[in-house]
Amino acid sequence: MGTSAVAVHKRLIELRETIGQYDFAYFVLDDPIVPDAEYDRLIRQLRDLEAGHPELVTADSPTQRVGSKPISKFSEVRHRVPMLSLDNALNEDELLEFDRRVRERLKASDMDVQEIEYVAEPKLDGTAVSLRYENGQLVLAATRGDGRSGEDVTHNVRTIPAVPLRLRGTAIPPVLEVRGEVFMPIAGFLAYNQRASETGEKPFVNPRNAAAGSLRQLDPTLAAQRPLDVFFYAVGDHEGWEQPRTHSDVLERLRELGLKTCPEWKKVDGILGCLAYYASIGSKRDDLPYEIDGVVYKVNDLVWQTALGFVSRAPRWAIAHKFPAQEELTVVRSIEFQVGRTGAITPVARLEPIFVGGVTVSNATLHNIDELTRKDVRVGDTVIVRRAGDVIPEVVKVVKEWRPAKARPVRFPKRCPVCKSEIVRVEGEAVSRCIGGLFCPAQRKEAIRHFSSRPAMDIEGLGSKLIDQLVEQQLADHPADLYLLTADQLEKLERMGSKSAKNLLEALEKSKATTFSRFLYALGIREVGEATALALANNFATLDQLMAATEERLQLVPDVGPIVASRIRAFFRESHNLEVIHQLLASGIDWPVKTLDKVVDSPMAGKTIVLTGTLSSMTRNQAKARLISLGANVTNSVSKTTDIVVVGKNPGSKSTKAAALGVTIWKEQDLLKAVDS
DNA sequence: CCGCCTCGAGGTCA
DNA sequence: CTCGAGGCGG
Repeated sequence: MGTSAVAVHKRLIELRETIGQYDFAYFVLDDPIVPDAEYDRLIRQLRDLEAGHPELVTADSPTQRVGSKPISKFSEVRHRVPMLSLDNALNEDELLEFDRRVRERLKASDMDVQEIEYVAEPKLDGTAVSLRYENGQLVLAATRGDGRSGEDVTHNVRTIPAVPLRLRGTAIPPVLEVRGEVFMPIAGFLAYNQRASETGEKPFVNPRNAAAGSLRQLDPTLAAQRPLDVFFYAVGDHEGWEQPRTHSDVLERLRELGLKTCPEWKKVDGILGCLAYYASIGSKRDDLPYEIDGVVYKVNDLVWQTALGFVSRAPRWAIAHKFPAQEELTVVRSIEFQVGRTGAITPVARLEPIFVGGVTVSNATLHNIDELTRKDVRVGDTVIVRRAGDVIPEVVKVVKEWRPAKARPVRFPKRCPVCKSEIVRVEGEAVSRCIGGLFCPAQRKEAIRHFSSRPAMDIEGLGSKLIDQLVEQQLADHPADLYLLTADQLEKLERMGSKSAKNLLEALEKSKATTFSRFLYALGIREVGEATALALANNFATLDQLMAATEERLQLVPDVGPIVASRIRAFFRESHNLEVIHQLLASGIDWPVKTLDKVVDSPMAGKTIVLTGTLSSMTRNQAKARLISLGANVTNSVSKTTDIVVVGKNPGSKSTKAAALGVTIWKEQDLLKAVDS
């Protein structure tokens, strides 16, 4: 070997650089600059050279896409910036409503708005990922998960040819997290299935699940054989990234960095522009090389996006406009009645399995009696089925002409199919409920299922079948009993060996460290979902305070009205619930008292504040509750002891008085800044 | 609700 | 090795 190490190193860098250029042209620009044979030749050269100099192999070399060995398990990744979901518009009216809300909100925050510029892009039917680049190197790839944390799938994402292992260009930010959609192009999907059928392997049912499944492989060599592709569409966490002014600029910047974006995205003007785009994408949907299930519109101006903000987990500045769901015909085999956590009785149609919207559907909910009566679904009926709102199968209507002569209307049960308690329907409500409460095993099961579910206490390894056994054998009557289970008890159950039992006990132990809002949600208080639980947790420092709160105090919390407030009071009045809570806390369930810390830390603590005028992002009462929870005193009249006066729109005389007394005056924005920190 | 992946249970066989 | 439960994601 006459070549010096320096020369080899230089050649390696050259090769990687050239291959990088070719990759960029091929994947991102979709405009190859060399024939495949030439590309392969360079890759072979690089491989040979690296083989002779293993010490010069770097992780971002194009030869290093497939890491050496399978990982042993997926680890959890916390998203520094949460991955949001989008609200859906299922028809034109909902879209118009979205546009109207956007414009009104912007006007309310004093923005000069006529017509909104949106960016429209197809909504890919794949699986969302977040990729983290540090100093231009791909260091982490994660699934969306629940939006707050997902799974580390770096080893698989690295194998996707269109994913750059290193960003290109000179202006590379030290930290850049990008969000995108991994999908399997239709051609790749068909080719893969063709080969699978030849080799006797199992074909994929649809491209979306194929893509999602590929990312969940432990062994990256398997993922590498799956024809995956990716489009990027947003930035998450970042350092040293100069945020552009618009979303379209973001997309262009991503592309310059070597991150592939969907070629179909387009700036459009106002709602008419959105609708025109929708129609045009719709007409070429079947010719696109990948599956899409709708169109996404985003307010292009990033300042406006910030002004619009978020509601719960979805941005107010974007919406997904879905294509109408595909529909198919099938036959109703039977109609059953299920009992939910609150005793709600839900009729479910068991169907002759039918392939619709990419999956085989064999069940469809009929929601409640009214729905069942209105649609008049009978056993033996031929029905139109579709998958509504993404996933849930739905009976659209009955084909009455094809009804068998013997078909009779379904009789709604008078007694609970599980515990035989009476079924009652509260005046004015759509649902009928089994009044058995926790006497009803179905409701006990559901309470435990809800308690251990992912967004609640997130107890891994506690599935439905296991909960059924625990309740039926009276090993657990309510959630608190879970923490008393022993390995001996568990191992006697079906499909529970010592390994599973140990895993479950560990998961239970792990779940004890939780958050206030998860715990509240897990309790299963009627009308208290994730969002309300979070709002409550943010507005009460401790569980004791919440349990002692009057309905009036509860209603100061955003999104809590008289009904929710009374449900919460009723829950905490029930002695049985108090016992369960007591037992749960005694078993060691705990959460960080972050609100208390905040009270101490908050710049609001101890300040006397007066609110005047109309606020746009919340009501005055909500602002008041928030401030109180941060330790401030909120009073009604301005005096010289007042620290801050927050002035909304159309303020009263308090504003002038404050100015006269020289009291600090804040606009709504100042308030938001102070309470958000 | 369904498809895909992984893992453990429990059987079979060496 | 096969079966099925459970986790995950849309």
